[in-house]
Amino acid sequence: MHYKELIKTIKERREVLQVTQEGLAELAGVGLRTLKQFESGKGNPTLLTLHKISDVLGMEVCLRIKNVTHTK
Amino acid sequence: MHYKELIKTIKERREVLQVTQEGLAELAGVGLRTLKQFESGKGNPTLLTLHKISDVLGMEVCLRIKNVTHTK
DNA sequence: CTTTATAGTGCATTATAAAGCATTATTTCA
DNA sequence: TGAAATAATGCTTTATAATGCACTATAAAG
Repeated sequence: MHYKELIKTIKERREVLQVTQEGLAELAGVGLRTLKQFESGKGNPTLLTLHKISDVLGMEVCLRIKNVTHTK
Repeated sequence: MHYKELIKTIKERREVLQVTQEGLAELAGVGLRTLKQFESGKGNPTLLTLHKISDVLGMEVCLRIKNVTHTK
């Protein structure tokens, strides 16, 4: 999952759950500015920040073996 | 995946691939100190750092819906 | 044991994430 | 339309991640 995809996932999930950035930031216990920074593709959140945000959205950070099959 | 699990995953993967911290740090383009910090459970890496490390190990960071089934 | 390779830690510096506040841009909807 | 809600951005401060270097600890091999 590339950075952009992570962002997209979070953003979509937040929207599906009908939560505003403000709401999510509050629930997750991260600064609103930090969340905005992240969702707008700027910045480079720490694992902890990403975890807190994901957690509230019912998601979790994980590591997966990369699929390296280059099926054209 | 909790923080400890992420660490364990990375560490195990590195060992399976027979790479030293020094080798991995170099390949991933992160400071040796940073990798050590991470693997020894201290610190809170940025997404970029985690990505660089995972990448070299053939893994990727992803977000997954949490399994919230509390089957006792 | 002693040597050698690898991993962990203390200390210091630099870069940057986290955060708040004020402001502007954009979207939404009555 | 235009008002209200939501999102984005500039500026600034504070906390801390990233880093290097030197040193210690541990493990593996002779």
